[in-house]
Amino acid sequence: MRSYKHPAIEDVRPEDIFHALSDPVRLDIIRRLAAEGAASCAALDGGRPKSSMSHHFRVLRDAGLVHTRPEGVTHMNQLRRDELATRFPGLLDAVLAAIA
Amino acid sequence: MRSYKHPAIEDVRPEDIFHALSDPVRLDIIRRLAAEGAASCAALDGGRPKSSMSHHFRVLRDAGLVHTRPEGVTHMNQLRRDELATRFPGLLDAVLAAIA
DNA sequence: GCCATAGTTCGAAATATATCGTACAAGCGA
DNA sequence: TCGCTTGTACGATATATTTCGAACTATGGC
Repeated sequence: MRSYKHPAIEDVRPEDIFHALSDPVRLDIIRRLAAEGAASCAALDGGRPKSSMSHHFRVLRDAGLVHTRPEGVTHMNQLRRDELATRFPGLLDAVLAAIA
Repeated sequence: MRSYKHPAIEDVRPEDIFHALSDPVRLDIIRRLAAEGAASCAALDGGRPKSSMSHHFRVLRDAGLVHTRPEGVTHMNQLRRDELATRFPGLLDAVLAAIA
């Protein structure tokens, strides 16, 4: 569990981004990451089981939206804002505005 | 077939938009509608069966992305650009730039 | 080393989605 | 009205996705 696979930003495909954004649970995660900057998985479960959250974080990671790094015993997640802004200018900002 | 149900723009939900955008076939439709302004369903099938295309156009309509109106024997589709720009400022432009 | 904590992985069940063939409906022109 | 064209509606199948429990892994503190 040492390291996670994150796609290189240039390999991120728009359809994967949109798929990742098509679930209400994941939109909630995105919203809260945008508001709080960074958060552990456990901090964002809404009483949902760990395995469910793990699944959603993985979808977000694989899509290229979220970066996860181990920090002690927890895993900190944050949006890949700068990279995404370079790859898809304006997209993340418009998404965040849309789901605010 | 006289009239289609299009959601009122204020009822359009971001997650439905993103789901509609999560399929390569539909992204292709969006791309071509953006480039050509308006097009019939048949004009955009890539050799796919009519029933498949009909399904995808329905998803796009239900999501609020596309407006369809009967025009003689064909059905003209176009992006709901202005409405979407009001409801979700910057979103459609960023999406079109991302999938260009 | 042992235990607790934080997440991942696996497996299963329910639901949703994509795809396509066939049948149907609506408009247009002869 | 008949035939042609365009697209929808229905039904079936294959594949994905969501959800969750249970077992497992990694880290930190004692």
